[in-house]
Amino acid sequence: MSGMNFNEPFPIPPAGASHLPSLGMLLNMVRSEMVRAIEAELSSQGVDLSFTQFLILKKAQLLGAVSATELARAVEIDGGAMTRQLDQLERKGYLRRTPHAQDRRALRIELTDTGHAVWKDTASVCSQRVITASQRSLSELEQTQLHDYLTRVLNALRDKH
Amino acid sequence: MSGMNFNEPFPIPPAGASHLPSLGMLLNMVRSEMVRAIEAELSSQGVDLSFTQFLILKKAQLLGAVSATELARAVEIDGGAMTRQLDQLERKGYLRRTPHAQDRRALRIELTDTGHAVWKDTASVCSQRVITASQRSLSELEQTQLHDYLTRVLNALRDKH
DNA sequence: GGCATATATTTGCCTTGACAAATATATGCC
DNA sequence: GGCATATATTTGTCAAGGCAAATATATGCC
Repeated sequence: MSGMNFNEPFPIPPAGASHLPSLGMLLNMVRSEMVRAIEAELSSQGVDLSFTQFLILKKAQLLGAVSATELARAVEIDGGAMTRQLDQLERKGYLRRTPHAQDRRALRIELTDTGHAVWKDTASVCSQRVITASQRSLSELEQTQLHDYLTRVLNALRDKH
Repeated sequence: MSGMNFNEPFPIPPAGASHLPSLGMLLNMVRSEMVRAIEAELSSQGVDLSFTQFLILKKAQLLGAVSATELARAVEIDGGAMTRQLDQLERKGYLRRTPHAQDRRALRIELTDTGHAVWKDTASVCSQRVITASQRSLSELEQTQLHDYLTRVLNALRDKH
């Protein structure tokens, strides 16, 4: 039952199998291309930020001053990973850790002026450019639908647990 | 110009900011939920496979006997990563490395009978269940559109290099 | 106040994937 | 044949994220 067919070393794959990537595979591919593209765009503008660091800046800018934990939740990475990313972002001068006034366990994470400027002048523009380019073959309606469908898929995956 | 507003430790985020996740973030989230869900489903069926290993089995089953490099391309991981995943899958008894008859550099990767059985009886069913569940709130048409839109986004990202 | 429990941050350990170097072999050209 | 170049696999190194343990602090209940 196992290995017949020794005459062809690499048999032609089951003809007709149309090889449409599955949804999981497709998400994998689109995500990694988008990450690559955004990092490349940032780097081409002289901004040294990984995709994760880009997200952290984005959320920090959006949420104002927050704790590391809130930021970790917003970016959906682990608390430990956040600590290390904050180390780097602090070293790069994009943000600052301040003790929280009421809770001495917690931090107050804030963008520096440099951080705000990099976000506003470069990072947000880069990501917008990539996202726009990636959707250039979709109509307005289709872009909305894509967003909507992905959100519904996400909800389905999270409910069903 | 930097840090006014010391009275609120965690200022309310810019009200009205609707917080719609960006496409990049959304892809991140959907992908990681789907990976998590498929791994959980596999594990609940007693199958010890990471998502990557699941993809490798899937492609190996689909393509028949292939070289490690072809498999790496199909799954979109690095050749080095593939070597290590093959080590594990071989240890688990799901596949076999055989020397290629015509090319002594290359391998011929083949599923074992166990590998075929696990794929057919369990793994393919698990992933199908998750993918179906994740799309349960989408109509047939919407599922097709989602696939189509993602494919077009992928092409846009890859062309525009 | 004192104590059990919960939370915030940090650190160590582990696995994974990317990238580069090493090795073996193939291929095309002279 | 001999050599330059390309390809397949493996291995080492590195950065990243998940998880668990350690530490400090907060909170609720007695």
